[in-house]
Amino acid sequence: MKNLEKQLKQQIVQRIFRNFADIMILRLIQTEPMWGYKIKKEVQTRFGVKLRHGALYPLLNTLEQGGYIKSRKQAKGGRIRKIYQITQKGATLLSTYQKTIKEQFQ
Amino acid sequence: MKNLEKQLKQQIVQRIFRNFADIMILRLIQTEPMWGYKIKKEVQTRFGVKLRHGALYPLLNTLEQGGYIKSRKQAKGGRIRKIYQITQKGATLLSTYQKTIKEQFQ
DNA sequence: TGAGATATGTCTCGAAAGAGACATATTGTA
DNA sequence: TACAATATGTCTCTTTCGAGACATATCTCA
Repeated sequence: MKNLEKQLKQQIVQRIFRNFADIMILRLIQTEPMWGYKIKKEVQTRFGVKLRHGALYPLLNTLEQGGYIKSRKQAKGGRIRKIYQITQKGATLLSTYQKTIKEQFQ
Repeated sequence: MKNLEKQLKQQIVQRIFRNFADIMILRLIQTEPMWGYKIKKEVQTRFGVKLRHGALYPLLNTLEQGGYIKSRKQAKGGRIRKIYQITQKGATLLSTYQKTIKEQFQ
């Protein structure tokens, strides 16, 4: 694959995260429960996209209030992690998004 | 398909158009060259999404300036239509988007 | 002839989003 | 012990985006 195409793909992935961060997070969490900081790091290494934590944490709280994810607190030493996992409602939403987006972009 | 799911799908399509209007327009134009007003009407009937002409025309001009589409003027009576068709550059962009989005949402 | 549809464009105002600082506490490591 | 990393959260300022008005001209049909 050409270098230019790689760059373009990177830009597209970035745009997807900017506009569908909630859905991309649901997708990440579905494969494995995670806490905010881990999500930030994973997205950076896997997708090359930098999520601002100032945007991420409020988004996670919104998703939880909406019932799409739920958290349990895990004390790792003296630090507290809020580990999020996807709910049935979240999984349904994600699946509908995946179906619809594939339909629209085929 | 349940009514609720239909509603949700409609919301998703709306969100796609809000965030990827340029790409959806490229996709429309690729199947058939069109002018702005036709695009607006087609999107309304085919997708149930209302595009504001106050957003659409500037977007079409931006896409043309970027070299993704090109226009020819057609006089229909005394009215002038700017008929847009996709360029090679536009088709390449569209195809990369389709590939990348399918990858990300599978 | 007047109203609604066709056709393209700009402009303004308020809302939402983005960048990045401010804030705090712990843990690991050099 | 000091600095970087881990961990979560809020807040402000700027920029961007969206809704809808303003603007103009033609065409069609009742």
